[in-house]
Amino acid sequence: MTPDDFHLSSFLPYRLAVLSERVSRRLSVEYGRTHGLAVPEWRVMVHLLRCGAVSVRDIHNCVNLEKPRVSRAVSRLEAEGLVQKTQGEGDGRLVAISLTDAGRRALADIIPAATRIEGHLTDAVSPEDLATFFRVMERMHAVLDDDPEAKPRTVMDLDRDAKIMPSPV
Amino acid sequence: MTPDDFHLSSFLPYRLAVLSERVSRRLSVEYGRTHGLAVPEWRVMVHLLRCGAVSVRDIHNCVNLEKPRVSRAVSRLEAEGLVQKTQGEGDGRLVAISLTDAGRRALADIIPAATRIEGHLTDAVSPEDLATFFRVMERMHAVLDDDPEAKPRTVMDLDRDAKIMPSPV
DNA sequence: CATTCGTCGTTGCAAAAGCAACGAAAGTCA
DNA sequence: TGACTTTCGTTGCTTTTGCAACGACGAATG
Repeated sequence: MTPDDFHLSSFLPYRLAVLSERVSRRLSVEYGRTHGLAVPEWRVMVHLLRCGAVSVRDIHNCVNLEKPRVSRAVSRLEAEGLVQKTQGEGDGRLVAISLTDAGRRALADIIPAATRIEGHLTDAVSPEDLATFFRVMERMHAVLDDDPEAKPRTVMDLDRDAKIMPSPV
Repeated sequence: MTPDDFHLSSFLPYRLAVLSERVSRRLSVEYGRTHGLAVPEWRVMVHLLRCGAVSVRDIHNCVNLEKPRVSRAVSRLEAEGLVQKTQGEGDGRLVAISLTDAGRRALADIIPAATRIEGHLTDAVSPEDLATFFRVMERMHAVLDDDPEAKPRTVMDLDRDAKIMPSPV
């Protein structure tokens, strides 16, 4: 391999990063402008919608956010009244985090917009191509799963329909 | 659309972000451990290898890094002797940034490793599927190109073989 | 020429990321 | 029960981002 004809713009990791960042940014324009959310908050809220009252650790295990990031995102969301924290019943360490009604209303507003943006992207390709696209992504994940140097995947990303480990909160 | 069955792990922007971050991280383990580089430094160096002596603005226009980020990355690289800054001849504002021999040696070391990692990922799928994969990415970019709310693409990403505007340095 | 405007690279600063470490609360095992 | 280990959530702290503004230089205009 001649290093001289190495093109950054043909390099898979770079291309993934560029597209991903562009998409994420476009999306956060949406929920940032309307509700002042950033990516971590968005992920937390969406996860809560699906999973009800869960702990920080659950969120961390599911949505690819470091624990401190979850903790701080929850604090911000709590300050804005979109989320509430309750002391867990059984285990005194656990915290039960759940959406407030305001949080649910915000999501009811954001999710359709997010879905619409996603739709713009996916509608531009045929269903077969899109299926191939996701299959390729999955294959790449599988390669990384076998690579000891790569960070492991979260449970949620591994098994898309994984029921949340009901951390007995 | 019922917001209740909105799955984060099936949401395209999320999936892109997760895969991209995982790949990037795996890669930066490589050049981080061996040469103490981070993503911005890596992008700058690779670009220099291709384009010789260029300005900060050129790099910024090509490799998807904000101008201040390029500036600081160059400073770090200069401090480590991998890159050198020369005052531009004609225009007193421009700075000519180019690789040093040490920089070239470092790249000669890193690029094969990077290519190998990329190979692990791409070898896991058939050439046809990979072609489809990239075609889909390109289609999504095209959608964003038509979206006034999305950030425009860099010249380099638009035209993969664009000659660098020879900012007369 | 003088003035205005646009561009280049850098810097400042507020916010966020990443990582380690902490106190508190369970769990474990003698 | 008491000492030890593990887990939970949070906090501190350093580095990095992101955005706006700045000074320096050139180009355009009168």
